[in-house]
Amino acid sequence: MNETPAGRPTLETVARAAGASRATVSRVVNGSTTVRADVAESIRRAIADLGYVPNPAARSLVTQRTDSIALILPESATRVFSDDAFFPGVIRGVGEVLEKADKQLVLLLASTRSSHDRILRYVHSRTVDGVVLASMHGADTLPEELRAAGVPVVTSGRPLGEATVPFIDVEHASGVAAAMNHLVGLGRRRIATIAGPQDMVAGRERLAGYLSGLQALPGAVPLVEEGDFMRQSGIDAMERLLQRDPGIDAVFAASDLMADGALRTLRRLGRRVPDDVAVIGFDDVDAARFTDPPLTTVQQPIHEIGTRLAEQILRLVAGEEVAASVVLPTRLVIRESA
Amino acid sequence: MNETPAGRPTLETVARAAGASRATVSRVVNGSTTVRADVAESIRRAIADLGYVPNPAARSLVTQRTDSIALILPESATRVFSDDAFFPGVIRGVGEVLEKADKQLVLLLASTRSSHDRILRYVHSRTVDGVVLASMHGADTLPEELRAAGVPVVTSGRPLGEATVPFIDVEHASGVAAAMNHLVGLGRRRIATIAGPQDMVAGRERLAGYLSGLQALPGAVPLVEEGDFMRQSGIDAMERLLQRDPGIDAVFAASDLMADGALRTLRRLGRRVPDDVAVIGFDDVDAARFTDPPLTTVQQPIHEIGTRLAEQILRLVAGEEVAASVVLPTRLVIRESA
DNA sequence: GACACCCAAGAGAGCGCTCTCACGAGTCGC
DNA sequence: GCGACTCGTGAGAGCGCTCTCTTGGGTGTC
Repeated sequence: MNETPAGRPTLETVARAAGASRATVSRVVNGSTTVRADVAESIRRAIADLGYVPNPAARSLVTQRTDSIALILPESATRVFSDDAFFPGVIRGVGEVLEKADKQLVLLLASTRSSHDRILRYVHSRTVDGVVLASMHGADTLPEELRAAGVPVVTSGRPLGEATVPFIDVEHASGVAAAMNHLVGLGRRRIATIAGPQDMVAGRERLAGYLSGLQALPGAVPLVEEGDFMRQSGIDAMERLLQRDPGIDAVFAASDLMADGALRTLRRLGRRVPDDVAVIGFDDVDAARFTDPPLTTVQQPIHEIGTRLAEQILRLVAGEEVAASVVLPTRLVIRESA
Repeated sequence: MNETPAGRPTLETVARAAGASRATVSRVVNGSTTVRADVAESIRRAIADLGYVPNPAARSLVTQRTDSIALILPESATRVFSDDAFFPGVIRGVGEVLEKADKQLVLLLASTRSSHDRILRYVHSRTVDGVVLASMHGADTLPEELRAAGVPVVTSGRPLGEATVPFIDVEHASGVAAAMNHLVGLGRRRIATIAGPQDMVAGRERLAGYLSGLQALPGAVPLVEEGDFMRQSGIDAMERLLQRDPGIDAVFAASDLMADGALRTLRRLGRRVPDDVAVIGFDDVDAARFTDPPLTTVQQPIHEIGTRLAEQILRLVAGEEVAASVVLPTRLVIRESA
């Protein structure tokens, strides 16, 4: 009914309605204390009456801030995305913290090769104050390029090469060590592993953990098959492992999904878990409680990875210093599969 | 090394370097054809040399466009988020289409009650050109409020009340009908259902589908237990169903996760699937291929829901008309559980 | 009572871009 | 050969905000 004559109200509109100047209204909007109480009150009323909301574009034009943070999920991440609770969990964690800080979350799904340049252009345009880069394959050049562009960056997972930007990671090694100790303590002697992709740090570190855990068993030979962290690859890898050595009595899988796959293959081939073969996974996704039998696994704090990423980037954006790395603990959750 | 004297290059900088006016450079940047070829060329070179990238804030200040679209995931969605492939799938679909259209995806996770106002304020500030609203509970007022704010909106899933904004949904009814027919055709006579939340349209329509499918069985009494679409609720609901009627010979679950839960309960209580009890789910998430036995389920095109949502919102933003609703087909995928 | 001082409030520039309008040079028609 | 047109280009206003600088009206001090 009451059609606004000239679109949305601006600072000017509010100022006129409240009988104040644009500058004073701006002070009230931004919470300055140097405004007399009664003036501030009448301005606030005018704002409410008119339904005034500041125009962020105009604001960032002058402040050079946008109050938004990009979360970049590279192709490898989005592929896993649909079958894994890891990235949804990280997104929730990041989103939660950013919401509290009143920052926006811009999602950049880098689905194709050409996305690289698109992302770089986007970041160069300063539409975001900072970037959270989720788990990349290998020696990705993106973090370094972003850093070079002068934008605050935090990555999830230690990069393969030298780390040039702050990162959040988890203690892969000690988690896997706990898993291996557990298996050895259970009396298992022929322990195989289903490793993750070796162009990802998580894949490599978990394999390294397996190999060093194996040293507790004099004379034990490594038995490794590689998967891609997803379920089907666990199913296949387990088959290959059993072909290579039918006497395997334990398996450490570098992800819960692959562990679940292994469980299926073992069941199909008549092996009892944990009696014949003990199985341990990594991640502790929700589904791990529901495998058959429930999965013993190395838990990593997925949600906390997200919150920490967000906290670090907010700190960087605010110009504060942050630790070059934060490594979160993992712990072995013992259920029934080992 | 070559430190730029005064920050990032602006249109003005480029104009001076190329010996043209700001207006002409703007024409080239925005692909106008009315610029002489050689002039355009030298401007393009200057842009490349200087590494010029337009400032989106300045641009949207005058164009009143932001080239970004918000995807709002209400609390109910984010809760399910970590255990379901639905929202990740939708996000991917939306992201894919938006990326091609060179639009940004802004994720709004409405985790708390107070988010409602925050979202409204955000949308009022016109930081996004349009809004995609994912699956809400009940008679949510948000779509209507957004529409009233004058922002293009598309929702996923038909709202409970009257639909005031365009939506994308799937054929719940015909999918469930196919499932029920299949069960009846298999000779099942005591068919129960694990329904979804009855404050969500998806939950209600699937229950309605079950009830009308039962009519093919004269004298059959409905046997309904409600879950929340997640796995644990399927486990629990199946227990209650068997307590109420140990002679159940088939179950239709309104989600794959709940179907998987039912499978576990059935196995634990010594029922063979599908011999004793046939089970059909709904969704066809990746995990459905890996349940034990592999799940017969009603497939809905998750990814396409995402792409359609994005296409519709782009159309609305461009000022085009769109259908009041798009209802995508579902189909029964027969595996081994029924 | 005059001077210094402080604090609230306003004036005005300017962030980087788009877009309308005006202008000058070239082209065409008769 | 002169008016009417077209077409590429430039000048300049203005989008809505922040922020510095300035101003004016108290208040305190001696």
